Amino acid sequence: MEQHLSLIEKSPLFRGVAKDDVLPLLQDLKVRQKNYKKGEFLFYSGDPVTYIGLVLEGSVHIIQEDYWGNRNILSQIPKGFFFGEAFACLPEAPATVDVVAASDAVIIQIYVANVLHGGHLLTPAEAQFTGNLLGLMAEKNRLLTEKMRYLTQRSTRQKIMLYLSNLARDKGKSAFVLPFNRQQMADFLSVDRSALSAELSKMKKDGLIDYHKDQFSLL
Amino acid sequence: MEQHLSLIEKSPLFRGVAKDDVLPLLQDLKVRQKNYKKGEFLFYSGDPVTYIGLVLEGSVHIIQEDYWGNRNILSQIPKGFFFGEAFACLPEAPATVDVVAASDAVIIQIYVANVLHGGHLLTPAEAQFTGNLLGLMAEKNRLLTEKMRYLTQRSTRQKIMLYLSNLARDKGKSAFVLPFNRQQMADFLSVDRSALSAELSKMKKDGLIDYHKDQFSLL
DNA sequence: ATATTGCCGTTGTTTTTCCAACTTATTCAG
DNA sequence: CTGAATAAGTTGGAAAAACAACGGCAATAT
Repeated sequence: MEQHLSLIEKSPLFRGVAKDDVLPLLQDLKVRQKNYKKGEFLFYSGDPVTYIGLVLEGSVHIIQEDYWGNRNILSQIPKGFFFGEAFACLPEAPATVDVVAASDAVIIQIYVANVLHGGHLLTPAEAQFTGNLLGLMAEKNRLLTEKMRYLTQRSTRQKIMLYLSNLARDKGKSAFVLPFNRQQMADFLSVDRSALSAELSKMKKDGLIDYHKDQFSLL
Repeated sequence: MEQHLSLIEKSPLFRGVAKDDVLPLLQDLKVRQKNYKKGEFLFYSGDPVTYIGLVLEGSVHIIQEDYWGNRNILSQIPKGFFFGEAFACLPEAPATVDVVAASDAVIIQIYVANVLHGGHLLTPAEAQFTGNLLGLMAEKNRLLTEKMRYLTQRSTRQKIMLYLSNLARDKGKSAFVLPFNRQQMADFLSVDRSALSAELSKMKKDGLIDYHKDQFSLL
């Protein structure tokens, strides 16, 4: 694990933890290193998962398979990123996805039970860690909620309007740069690219927006 | 506040906090009570919000307005429930919604900064509270992620298949009771009710599923 | 300068979904 | 039991979105 310590320290999970506190904290969190061969499963849907997985080498795939066997890659977790935090914080709830090594991979398992359900004092380092975790989950929550609002809009136009509205709100002005190309934006809003292009054109013609390439403004 | 103490204690935020620890914890969290008249705004999109709001009387609406002024009620928070937790855990990120009193309302503001960014020890009560918060956010996260998967499916049939798959997985068997009526299920999956009925029929005819009323089974 | 490539807009066609209206089934009250 | 009310299934036409194919444009390579 020692050769990966700098990567661990750089993870947002451990942000703000004093250098000297990191190793004791890792012990406290019962951190264990695991090595996996490409294609090996880290856990399956239905397993109780009580740790956060942090990828140190390689990458893993989060996978879901439906009742009829259709398999779906939900996300790829690269080196430096983590997964399973929602399951780890809900020990009574089993995993709802499979996780498989997309390449030979090294991860650490971070057991959070101690800092969550202890009923005892938390050291400053533990408090910092839980605070970090809370912030990360809050941020994920915010992103999910926002995206959900786009997806539940009934028409493509409404999805676009809400999305552009929020971009303008975030930037604080009605003119801004789109952070996606068209294909990425279409994927994000879960619509067809050409349909997106067409709808943007219509909205321009209708006087709702103006744009040129990735320069947008709301009217 | 005293007359509402039993409601506060019953909130999942304070689950597991020893009775004697509640009042000191509330002080610690700088809890303040506020009264609002119907229609009054608790905060606006763009405001920095550093507290969790817990509704003690009445109810509040979470509202979003887009750039062109279209207003949208995202959710209603009734007595006993809370809101704003994601903003409170991300002090640098301003609110992205408005909150307005749907009726005359009483709420308390729970300031979490102390237990999040202190860099100091946490008492058992504080630790319990942050643990609760983490669990609640994890659960919300899980639900959002799962729903998102349904919504990003391209066809109605795929939405249904994934949703039913997950129900069967949760129950542990291929036969189960649907927790929604058709209209609710359609709303949840963001599709038209009659289209949902029609697609269910087709799926039955195609031998994928069988059902009668809310009794479903996967084949 | 020319070819290649990737991104974006446009258009016509096909497919899917929505929508409205109606039928059938079920529940519940009197 | 009867009738009203609610929920679910069915159908046909309208609207929207997806899909496929193509052309323009700009950046980059040859």
